[in-house]
Amino acid sequence: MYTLAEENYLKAIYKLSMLAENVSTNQIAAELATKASSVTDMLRKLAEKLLINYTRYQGVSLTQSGEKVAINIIRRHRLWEYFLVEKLHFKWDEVHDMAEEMEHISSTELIDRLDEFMGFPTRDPHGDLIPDSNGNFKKNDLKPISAVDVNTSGVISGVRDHSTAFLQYLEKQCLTIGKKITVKEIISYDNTVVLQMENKDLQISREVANNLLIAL
Amino acid sequence: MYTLAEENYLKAIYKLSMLAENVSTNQIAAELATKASSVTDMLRKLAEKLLINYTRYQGVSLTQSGEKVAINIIRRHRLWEYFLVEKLHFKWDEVHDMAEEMEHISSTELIDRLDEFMGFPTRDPHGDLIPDSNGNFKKNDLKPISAVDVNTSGVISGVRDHSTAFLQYLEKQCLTIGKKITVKEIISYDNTVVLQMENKDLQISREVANNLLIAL
DNA sequence: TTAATTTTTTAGACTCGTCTAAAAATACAA
DNA sequence: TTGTATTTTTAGACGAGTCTAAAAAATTAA
Repeated sequence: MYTLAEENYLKAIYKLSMLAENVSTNQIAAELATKASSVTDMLRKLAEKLLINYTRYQGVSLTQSGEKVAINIIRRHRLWEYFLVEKLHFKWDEVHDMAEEMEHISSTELIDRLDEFMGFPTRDPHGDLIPDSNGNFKKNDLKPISAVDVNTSGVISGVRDHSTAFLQYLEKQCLTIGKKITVKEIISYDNTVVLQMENKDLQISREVANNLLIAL
Repeated sequence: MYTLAEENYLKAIYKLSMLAENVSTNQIAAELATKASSVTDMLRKLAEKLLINYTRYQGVSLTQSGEKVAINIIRRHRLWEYFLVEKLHFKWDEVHDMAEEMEHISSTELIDRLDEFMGFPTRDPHGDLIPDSNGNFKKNDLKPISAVDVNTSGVISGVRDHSTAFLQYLEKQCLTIGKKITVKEIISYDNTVVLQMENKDLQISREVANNLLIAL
């Protein structure tokens, strides 16, 4: 249906759309580790196929059909991640690259049966919501730790940075999905956050607090 | 590691090597539904990478490293077919195209874990042997029904034609893997083969007999 | 053994997705 | 508001993989 490159562009645009309505050429180039000129070429093609709204120099947004395709790719990615962790026992920091390949397997029937086989999971191993077969998924109500008040408690439920380095750091600190934490203090000097977890105190940097999401 | 096209060429050459030592440009073109000129171009590239033995106008054979790659692709293909049928409950005539895509997922670790998850199966849903993680697989001792004598009995164990049409025909006739049959007669006029299966007689054409394999 | 046929290779061109370098548009700052 | 910096687009090229048309080699037949 769509080429590998097209799917990757749509996914990138979708992801960047979370942060701002309109996505710029340079943002996409950075996300996909390519050059702005390559992005411009592809945007022209995607616009021609009515997958994005694009006017020169004005940035892009997904059309409804473009969003549908993007959500579908995300569904595939997250279901495969769930499979890799739950059935093949990979660790959560090992599965991203594999799922990145697997998400391009095209059969819808395959994905729906995989979904059923695993019992229709609602979140992937990183806490991200898995869209259902109609592309619906509830709004994610998770907040970065850096955005909650002192003395707030919550359950670690997701990450914003999916890099292996970050995930391995979390693993090492036992900051994994499902753990209950309380924000004890925010040190004003450098915004270090002091957490309480299982009666132990733990300090995390502002950056980590920004990328670690909790459900209240 | 290797491109999609390279992998498909190696797989095709491997398959054709079953029938004759040296594989011709035209045979490969037919197998991959492409043109002889495209094949020549690719053969040059594969030879440069030492994956095939190739001299102009003389046909090709796989080198040891080419064969290793090909067997690996086949291992991946057959394991995914097994997964699709055994875990996701697809029918044996539905899985080929999906597995054709999935076989290009590159992680070796993934395939080995999939293998383990399914309990190290030795044959795929069409009766074909699945190579182990070292690329070893026992010689297939199956014979086409057309090659056995009258009054021979055996168990249907594989096919040479993997097309949906052929598999659906077999399904309809109940000629599926595991069924015990006896060759009762070969009608000399057109080489129609008369089989006995579960006390019923059944006639199959020469062509079907050629493509249906039994273990004696 | 020469001629006809088939197979294979070469030559040149096309699409996809990418790149570099340069030009054009936009945004920002004095 | 005018000039500078940044962002984005254009122009032209390249590699991968494919194609058609034509040439070269190999095979088959007379």
